[in-house]
Amino acid sequence: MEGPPRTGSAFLLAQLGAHAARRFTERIAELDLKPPQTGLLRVIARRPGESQQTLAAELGTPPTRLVALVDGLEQRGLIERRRNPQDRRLYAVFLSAAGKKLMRSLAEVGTAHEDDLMSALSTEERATLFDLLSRVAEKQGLAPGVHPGYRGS
Amino acid sequence: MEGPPRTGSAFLLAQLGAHAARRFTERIAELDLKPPQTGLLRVIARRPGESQQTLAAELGTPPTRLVALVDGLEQRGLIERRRNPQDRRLYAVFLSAAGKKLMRSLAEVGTAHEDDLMSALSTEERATLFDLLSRVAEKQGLAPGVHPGYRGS
DNA sequence: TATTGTTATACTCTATAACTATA
DNA sequence: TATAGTTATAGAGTATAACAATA
Repeated sequence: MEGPPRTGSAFLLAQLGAHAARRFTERIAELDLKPPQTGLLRVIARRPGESQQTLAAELGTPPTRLVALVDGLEQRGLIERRRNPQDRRLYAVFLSAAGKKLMRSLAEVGTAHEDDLMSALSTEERATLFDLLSRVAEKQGLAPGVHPGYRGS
Repeated sequence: MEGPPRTGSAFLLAQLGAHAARRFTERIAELDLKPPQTGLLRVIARRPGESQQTLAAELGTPPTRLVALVDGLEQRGLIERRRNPQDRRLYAVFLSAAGKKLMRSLAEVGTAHEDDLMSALSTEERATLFDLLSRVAEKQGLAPGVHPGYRGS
């Protein structure tokens, strides 16, 4: 009785998930991005022209948070705010050309991250792991591509 | 080209890890515990009588953080500080009887948590997943039982 | 002097509430 | 009045630096 093993899959998942998120945070720091910024860029890339309210709902974050987030990315010229002519209260948010270029760098970072993280496994084993994780995620009701917890890494 | 799928295993791991940590946080709230407290209790259970400096190093957290953490658990009667007679600068930290009892409740919570999280998989699939995750964790240099990120859930 | 534990401080991140401008 | 966006404020969590007691 020298302390429980305490390494179920649930614990391993939390441990590996935190590790993966931390490594990814380090990698995107080279692009001068933080996880919430990355998450916002991804949502804008997927649904260009949405209002900030819609983006906030999509990210599961309070609308007030988006203001500073959008401000920062806009000042760096990565995204653009355009007024909606039909309803001038709304902004429509788009990626700029520089933003689209950054998204390509981000995709490369993601690939390198995936390869490094899965380096312990063969191609076949990676497919098995992906299948098992997908089923667990679906059963837990997790929406594909959304990240509750660290919003946006 | 309507947005990348963006669901590699690395992303799934981060997503599921955050989910697992969040669910576990909810469960231990019923025991009036927060993740860092749980992590500290686990370390003390595994290595009773260590100094706060040693516990801090074990958790990978600054020693200053432990003070308030130990204070809170001591005031609830879950752990005990005893001066080390050989070196009166040091405290030796132990679980109280109430603390040991709480650890048993915590073990039950952990089992329920594991069962719920793995409910999508058969017994055999759970073993496969555990094996794959263990190998990924080992290759990534993660110490068994330690939790970088959320320290102590 | 070096080390353990402590206190005080500041910084980051995030959420809540109040304000403006448009509708 | 209702809604989009904004600003201001406050709270939690955490890290850094200075301090007292003991060695």
